[in-house]
Amino acid sequence: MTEEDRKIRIRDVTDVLELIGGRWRGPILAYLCESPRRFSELKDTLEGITPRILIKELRYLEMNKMVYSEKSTISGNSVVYGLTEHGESIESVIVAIHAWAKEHRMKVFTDQ
Amino acid sequence: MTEEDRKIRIRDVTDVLELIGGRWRGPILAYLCESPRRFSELKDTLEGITPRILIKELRYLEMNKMVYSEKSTISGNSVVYGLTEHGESIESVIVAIHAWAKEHRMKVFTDQ
DNA sequence: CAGGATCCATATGGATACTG
DNA sequence: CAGTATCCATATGGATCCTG
Repeated sequence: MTEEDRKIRIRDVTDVLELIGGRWRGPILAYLCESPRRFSELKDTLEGITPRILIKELRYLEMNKMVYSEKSTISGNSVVYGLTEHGESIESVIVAIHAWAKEHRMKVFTDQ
Repeated sequence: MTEEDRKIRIRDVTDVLELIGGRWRGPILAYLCESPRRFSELKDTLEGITPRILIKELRYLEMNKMVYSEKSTISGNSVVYGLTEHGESIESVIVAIHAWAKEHRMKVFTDQ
């Protein structure tokens, strides 16, 4: 691997982790992998998140084309958030994270 | 999926992203996937990192059993950092990140 | 229900200089 | 070369209350 390749790879990791990292972005994406959800569902399932943070992160993810939002056609003033086609592709990373966690969480997170 | 399963999955994502997230932990692990490196190699390749941050993150990763350190047997006072067996397993996640980045970085990171 | 407004604590990380 | 020591800016995120 050339020095140049190495830097690109490191840059990639930096960028992706910026996109899905932080306290809530990964969890939001992981939850939305299952199906689109309303604001309040997100708020209730992502235990501990406040509306301010939630809307901020959703907007960030929208800006980065990972998430879309639309007013629910069913209920009056509810809004539904879901993964864009683009956002769905991140599931490959989420799956890898789940797999790793399942295999290793005991070893790392418990015996400290 | 039960509500309980969902929360476990979300928790997993939270935990793993805490472990490999942040500004430098992912990049450090990605770089060490290739081979063990000396402190100064890490410092030079991870452009922009300062020694204080580097040692702090290395210690964090050591505490979490992802990284080991040992005094180089070759050169006098150099120290070598590498992935533990455990740390190596995270390569599966790094690989997924690389793959995703290669496929999607243009779409997400450029047209903003 | 969806989201905005304010206020605030602290963690994160950067700059710089120094030491064994 | 491998770290330490200080100092400091700001981003991050939490708490609480409010509104269309």
